[in-house]
Amino acid sequence: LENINIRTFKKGTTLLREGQVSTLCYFVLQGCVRQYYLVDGEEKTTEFYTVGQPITGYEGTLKKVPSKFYLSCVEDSILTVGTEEEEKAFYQKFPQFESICRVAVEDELAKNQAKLASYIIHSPEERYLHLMETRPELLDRVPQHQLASYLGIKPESLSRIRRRIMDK
Amino acid sequence: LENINIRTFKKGTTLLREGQVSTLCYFVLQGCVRQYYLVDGEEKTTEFYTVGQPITGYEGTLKKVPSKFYLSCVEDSILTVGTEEEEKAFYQKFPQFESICRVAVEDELAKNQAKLASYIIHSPEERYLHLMETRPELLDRVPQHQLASYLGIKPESLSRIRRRIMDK
DNA sequence: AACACTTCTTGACTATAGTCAATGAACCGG
DNA sequence: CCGGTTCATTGACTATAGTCAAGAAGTGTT
Repeated sequence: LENINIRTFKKGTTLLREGQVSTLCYFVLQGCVRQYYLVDGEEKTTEFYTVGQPITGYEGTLKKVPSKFYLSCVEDSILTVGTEEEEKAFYQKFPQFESICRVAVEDELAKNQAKLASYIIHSPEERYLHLMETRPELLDRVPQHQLASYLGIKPESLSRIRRRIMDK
Repeated sequence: LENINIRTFKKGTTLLREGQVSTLCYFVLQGCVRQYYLVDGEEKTTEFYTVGQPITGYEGTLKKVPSKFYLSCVEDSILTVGTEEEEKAFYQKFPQFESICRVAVEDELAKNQAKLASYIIHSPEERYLHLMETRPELLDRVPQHQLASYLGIKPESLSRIRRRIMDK
């Protein structure tokens, strides 16, 4: 536990590029990391990782496949950085740790499933209201056009949704 | 491996109700199981599980929390049924199995993340076209209004999307 | 075969999101 | 402090999805 690799990254740092093969995994201690896809030259944000969230479970860590998305720091951020080898070594040293991890990953999966379901069920406006309730800090910390793509809409539409809500 | 519990379920059978606490997990050998939420009296389909897919990783299996969704058989289905106790016993008997499961769950998580991303990125029409490519069987096997809610739209809209595509 | 029931389609209309263009505000970097 | 860039808002217009209502086609049951 003593030799965990903790690093700080400047705002704007790209941790992972499309096409790059990475076996690293991170854990956010401070700051904010954004996951996005580049589609027709447009950035499509699909996740914001903030304090306490693991950045893991994606394809690359398992299959050594080129990444389809980018990871980049929205703010100056402090992250733990783990390699695949460290992980394996750790599992061998402490077998119970793999058990803990399995449960943690199952928990992540459950959250992710619920998130997908919530996305299918709700309208963009409802999604925005939901975000206001569950992650209000994000609204201040993240540029609005990134939030918009995270909600699956264009910046202009988010702007109008905000006005609609204000007017009520 | 010899005492796996395999059961068949009739079309329409409800495996799990909202509010019910379940620690069971399933694996689809044949047929199709649908996951859906009941929102304002309306069924919102969020997943179709078909052959080879595990029905697991949801909140209930971990935390013994009442389920927020339903699981029901779209067709006559053959499933393996596992209890939490069996799972634990199995892990103790064969510790490597937990390792295999951890990787499998990570894989499920990666798939689920990609799915959420794909949902955020694409329009309903694109999502329908994508479904035609990746799971064409579903289009025949599942009633259209269930497909519609799975795509996040109303049945009328799906009907119009289909016509738009035909006309081209 | 007749019936009820569900599902799918269509039409007319409304609401919301997308697009394109313009403006003003905020934010660097020199 | 200036000038350029990025970002957010607004307007006008288009495209697509939602809503409500009607009807047609299909399904299953008796």
